[in-house]
Amino acid sequence: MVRSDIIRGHLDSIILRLILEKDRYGYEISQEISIRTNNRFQIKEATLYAVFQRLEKKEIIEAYFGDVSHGGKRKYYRITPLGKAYLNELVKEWSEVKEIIDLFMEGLE
Amino acid sequence: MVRSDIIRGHLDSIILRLILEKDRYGYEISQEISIRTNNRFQIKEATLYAVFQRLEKKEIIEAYFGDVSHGGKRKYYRITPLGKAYLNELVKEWSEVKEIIDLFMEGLE
DNA sequence: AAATATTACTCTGCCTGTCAAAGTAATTTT
DNA sequence: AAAATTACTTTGACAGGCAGAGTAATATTT
Repeated sequence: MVRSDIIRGHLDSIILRLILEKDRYGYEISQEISIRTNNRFQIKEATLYAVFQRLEKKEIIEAYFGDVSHGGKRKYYRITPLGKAYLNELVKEWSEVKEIIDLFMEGLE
Repeated sequence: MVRSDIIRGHLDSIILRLILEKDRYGYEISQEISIRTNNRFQIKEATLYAVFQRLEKKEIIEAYFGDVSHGGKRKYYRITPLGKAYLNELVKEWSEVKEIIDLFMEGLE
């Protein structure tokens, strides 16, 4: 299991990528992350909902209520055009970050 | 210039790698990072010295005073055996983090 | 039918890493 | 002598992430 403070700062990317594929609700995203990473990373509930709040305030995502099924009412999120642009920036940034960190990791692996 | 909150959590690795090569003092490390990254990343002074304090307390690095030259007295740091083991862990962790983030970046670049 | 588990979201208060700003001090350059 | 550069330290603040506790509805088990 990867420490979460090392993933810190990349949660926006991960979450945005998932809701870019299709609108999703919180619990679903949390499950999806666990599945895709094979449980190597799990987002904490409190963190996930904090990210939603932050991104919604910045108009990067929008929320709407979906059907109530299998428990509590689901709050779905969709990515806005602004959000798509933002995600694009994050993707570029990630490849630059990889380059930079790799610079210092070279010869150690 | 890469945002520093995206490098966050990797400063230990970067700094340890540099003092693994040879004992270094703070200002030198700061310069070296700028040079190697071609100014794509610069560590802030306050941050650098905070990292030193943290790593020294954990006995990952040790300090000693060197000659006074070109200004203030230099405080050199060396990596301890514990530090080498720690750095090793960080290197492994980095390749796992890359895999995980890349999982979510796939198809977007 | 009652108890338990699962699904699903929210809120509060805390911790940690990073940083701006200001300060100290010695040496080098102008 | 003044200014720039080298070099380190401290303080206080901020933001992201998280543990823990709570609310509420549906599904499953007993």
